[in-house]
Amino acid sequence: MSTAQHLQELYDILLKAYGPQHWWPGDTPFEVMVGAVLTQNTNWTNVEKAITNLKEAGVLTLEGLSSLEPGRLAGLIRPAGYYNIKAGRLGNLLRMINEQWEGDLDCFFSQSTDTIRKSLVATKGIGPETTDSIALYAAGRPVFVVDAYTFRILGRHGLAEEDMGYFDLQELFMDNLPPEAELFNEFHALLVRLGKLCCKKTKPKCEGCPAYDWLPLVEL
DNA sequence: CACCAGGCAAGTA
DNA sequence: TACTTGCATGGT
Repeated sequence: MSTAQHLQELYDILLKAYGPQHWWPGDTPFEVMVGAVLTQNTNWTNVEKAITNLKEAGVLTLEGLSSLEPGRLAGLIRPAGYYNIKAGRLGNLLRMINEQWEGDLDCFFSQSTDTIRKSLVATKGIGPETTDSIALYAAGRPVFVVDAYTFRILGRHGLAEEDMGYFDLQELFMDNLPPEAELFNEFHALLVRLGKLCCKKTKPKCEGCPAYDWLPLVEL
């Protein structure tokens, strides 16, 4: 079986098992973008608390966050962890949009996919995954997002080599799937769902895992 | 108590 | 270039 067939089969199994995930959890593109930074190496439930704080303070807008004192922003996002680091990273991101795109998020997101990704990844604190999460889930571009779950799941099923980097794994998906934002959106969300339920770091398999009988697990 | 979670950058050799 | 470490809260 080809890699393309394997990926399509995995997608079909996960979609059938879990159904559409309706990602990204967030009301606006701006909220999605902020969430992408806050969720770096952090449980989403903690991010939700931080987002709630920002909403209740009435500052979850480009102008609102941009005019906050850095210390106040850090305090509001405290539940998301790494709050000092993330306050700085959000500040860098907002400054990039304000300075390069005149504070017009719609304008920024209407640029070419390449321009969007290059501007994001050039911002200190915005790496490959955060960049692609924003490109896909906030700007709606057909970019496949790779995360820790993606590495773990594909590695354990023998579809990814040990020494593959972020872009190697991203190419594996993008070279073998039709370049559709809706497909990439759903596939990544389903991989995260699978990862949370059945592919934990310390627990490679679990009862009822929909992918367990699909391809053999390697090295456990 | 230990370990983990939808990363990233800076430091070290 | 290739590891290692710091950043931090909240849930299991």
